Amino acid sequence: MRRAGSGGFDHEVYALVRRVPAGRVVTYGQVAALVGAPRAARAVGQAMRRCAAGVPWHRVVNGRGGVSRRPNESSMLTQRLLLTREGVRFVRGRVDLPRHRWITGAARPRVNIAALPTA
DNA sequence: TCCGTGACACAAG
DNA sequence: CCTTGTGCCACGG
Repeated sequence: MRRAGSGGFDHEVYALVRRVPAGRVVTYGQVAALVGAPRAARAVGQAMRRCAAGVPWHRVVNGRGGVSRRPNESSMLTQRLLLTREGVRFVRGRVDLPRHRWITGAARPRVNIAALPTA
């Protein structure tokens, strides 16, 4: 037991993801960087796979704003649904990251909607 | 303790 | 734009 903090990493990941508000998303790499391991994006995915209770895993997407492939395709659709339900806008099957990406401590970096093109 | 796993990211074709 | 290959890391058995 007690390997370098047995699950310490995962725990930090869960704590962080729990802080992501509805309507916002973060990327695996972003989470990894925030917990102090910019190269451990994959480990973050592993932690999400464990799907700890109380963790809004659906707010974590890949660097392209897309829902990563996983064992259960159903869950993939669920993530899509949950996000849409929270008001997350999808563009061509991908989350509009510039618009929904959550920035730690940032008030709201969202762009000016009125300036966006009609379609 | 060592090895395989995997819900990623990035570079190159 | 898309697809394929390589690198990286922490966890579980």
